[in-house]
Amino acid sequence: MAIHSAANKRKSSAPDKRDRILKAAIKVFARNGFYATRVSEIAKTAGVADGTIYLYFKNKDDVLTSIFEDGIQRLLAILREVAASDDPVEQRITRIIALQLGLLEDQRDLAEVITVNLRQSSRLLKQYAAPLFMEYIEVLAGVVDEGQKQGVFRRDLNARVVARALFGALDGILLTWALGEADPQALRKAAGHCASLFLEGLRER
Amino acid sequence: MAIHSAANKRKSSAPDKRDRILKAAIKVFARNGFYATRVSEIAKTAGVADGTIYLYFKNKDDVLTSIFEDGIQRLLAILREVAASDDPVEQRITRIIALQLGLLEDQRDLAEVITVNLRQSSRLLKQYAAPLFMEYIEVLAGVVDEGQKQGVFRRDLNARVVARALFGALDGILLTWALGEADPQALRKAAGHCASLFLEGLRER
Amino acid sequence: MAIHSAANKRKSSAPDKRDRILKAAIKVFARNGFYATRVSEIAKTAGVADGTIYLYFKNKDDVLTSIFEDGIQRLLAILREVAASDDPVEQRITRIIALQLGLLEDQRDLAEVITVNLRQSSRLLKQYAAPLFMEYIEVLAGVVDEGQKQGVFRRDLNARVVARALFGALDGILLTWALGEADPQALRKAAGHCASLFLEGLRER
Amino acid sequence: MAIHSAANKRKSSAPDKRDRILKAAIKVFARNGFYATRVSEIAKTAGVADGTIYLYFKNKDDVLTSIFEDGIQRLLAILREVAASDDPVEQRITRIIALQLGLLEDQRDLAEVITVNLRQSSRLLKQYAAPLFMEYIEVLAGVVDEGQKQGVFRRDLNARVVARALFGALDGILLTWALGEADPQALRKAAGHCASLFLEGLRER
DNA sequence: CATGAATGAGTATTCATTCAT
DNA sequence: TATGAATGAATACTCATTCAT
Repeated sequence: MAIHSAANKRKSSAPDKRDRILKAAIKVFARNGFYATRVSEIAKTAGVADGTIYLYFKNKDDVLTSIFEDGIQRLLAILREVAASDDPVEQRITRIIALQLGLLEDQRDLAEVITVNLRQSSRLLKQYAAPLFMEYIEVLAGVVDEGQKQGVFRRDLNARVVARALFGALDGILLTWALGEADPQALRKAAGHCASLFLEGLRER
Repeated sequence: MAIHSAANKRKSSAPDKRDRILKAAIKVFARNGFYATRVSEIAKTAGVADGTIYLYFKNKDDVLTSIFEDGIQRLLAILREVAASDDPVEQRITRIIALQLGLLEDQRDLAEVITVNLRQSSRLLKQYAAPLFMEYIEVLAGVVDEGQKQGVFRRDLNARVVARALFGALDGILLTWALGEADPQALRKAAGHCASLFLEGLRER
Repeated sequence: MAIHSAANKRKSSAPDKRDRILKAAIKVFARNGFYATRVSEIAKTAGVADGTIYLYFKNKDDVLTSIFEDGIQRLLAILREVAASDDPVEQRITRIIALQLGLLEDQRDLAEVITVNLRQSSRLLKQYAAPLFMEYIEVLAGVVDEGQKQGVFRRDLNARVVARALFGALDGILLTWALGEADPQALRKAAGHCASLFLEGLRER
Repeated sequence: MAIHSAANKRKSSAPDKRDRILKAAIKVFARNGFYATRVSEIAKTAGVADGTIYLYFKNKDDVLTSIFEDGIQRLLAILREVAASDDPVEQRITRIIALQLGLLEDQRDLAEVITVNLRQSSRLLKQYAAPLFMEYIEVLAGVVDEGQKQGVFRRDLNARVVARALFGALDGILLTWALGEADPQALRKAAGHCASLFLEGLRER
């Protein structure tokens, strides 16, 4: 009961309103960037009054922060789950690639947030995102490390460097994709090539 | 002598001042981000009056833009040279990687500005950086393509996708480096691992 | 009643505020001219915050423009009515003169803004005032033309030139009045003389 | 000698430079208005450096003031000459009309200044222009008055009101002309009609 | 006298945030 | 809770003016 009512505090009376605001913010942040986004735009997109936002968030920064806290933690959770699965490491890498590229259908928005908004606010980047980013790298490196220990992956490469490179490669592909064509098929194909490239590069022979 | 140095004072103070402004901007942009940086801060750091900045740059955007153009054009020029050399394609890839990471290894602030700040403004990113970025990708893809034609690299990977992945990987490595340790040694070692990873991934068997 | 007046407070305070801003603007524009007037001054005089002005007007130009449109549209409406009346043309001319001078006789500030401030910005003059001015001239010329067709006015004068001259004459009288004495009596007397001067000048003999 | 050298101070070493600046200022003020005109524009038009203007004038206001003092005094002198001539009053009126409309070939710039710039700066208007304007009216009224005394003009009209009306009429015609067609022939024809209108309106019968 | 690079005071406008309803 | 009108702090940029050469 106590737990339930605590959960309720956030979720019951205005649960969708807070969510609606966050969803709206993700959309407009992704489209225009954090600084170019007006609070009134978020409000309009969410279908609430400007002032309402301040009933659920301390200020504009807090909205972005909440996206990271709410969203990326969830993404990280999924990532951790994939990383810890029983699948062969190669398959895990492939699934992580799909995850980050937003190819896991219902996680598209989250993927967009992490790749697009990660670098939007220097202060937030250093304060909130950097640690989460590092954690992301760490999980990824863990998979690589495991592959190395299993003798599936080469041992002469630093797992963390590989993780950073993979993250960057995916980010770069997503960036070009967002700036240009934006054809889902192309992205899916690019994901395949990228996976093959990294897995071949990593393979122990 | 006196005349010469006197003449110089005028003629040379201009580019001098432009450089001072750019250096100051790199420093404060890296510290605070593009949006949180006040023009007056750049001016104060550069030791000039606010208005002086507008004698050398059209506006604040133009200052950020110029940092890229100055820096990336230089990178692009060397890249083109390396790409067009007679070296074996593998060696060219290795040199490009070393180049991109090495050029920035003693300029951490610049690296941060280039990897982080640019993405803070969607407009700048699309207007200025995208074309340069695409050009960079094109040159890189050319080398990959050549390797594929020579039968040295696998033919089942799209050269442009590989180029984007490589660029992104380097960018990602640079980002972590700029945000964290910033030890030149680490960067050089990472360059080696990254080269090996990609070359193995690319190798035709 | 209470509810009604409460409801009113919101609905009516908006135009109320807009009017307060316009009145304040007329006062400070007349005192200092358009360019020398700070937006913050208008705000202070109107008893609103600086930003509030931008809820009712696009920008400073728009404030000046609105003064004209509000004022001149009113003048134009009455002018059209008089011009279309059944009165003898001479009497219509006399009424128009009295009207134009009379409408402003208790609004010296407005007269000064209209006669002086408008010309301070070539752009505004050409963009907003010119069309209204031309329309005014056209209506006036229509009356003159009608008089000429009736054989009451000389046919050797161009009706549009006469209209411009009459408008200018009234403007000139108003300017002197606004800059100097500002005695309503004087204005009324001047109206009579002006009417007589033009009607005699126009009379067919 | 003393007188000569005093005259020299203004006229000898840089006489044309000061004049060139004034001429340039008249041109750009007439085109863009006082406030929209940049000092650097005047300098460029005059073919001198920005700083040079400050060797001849205290500041930007002083340039406008000098135009009034130098130019309008000259115009007033010509006006006084015409007004005091032996010609019949009707002819004097006709010549004055031509003068104000800038139809006396080499006085065109001066005419433009008085009609276009008169209302540009509220402060200058009240400080410098208003008295000169009143003097202008006074001279004009003097001619009318003389005509009344001679029995040529009606005595029932206030000479000053007539003068203001005439000045305004000419100003209005010039304004419409400047805003629209700007065909010299049209202006000349309008001048004729205006003269006829006022002279008939004034004629004693 | 002349130059024009450098200065820095001055201001319109925006937009996150508040609060009376 | 919800609203959205009102607020006013904050800042990029302009341009008249200066002064070292």
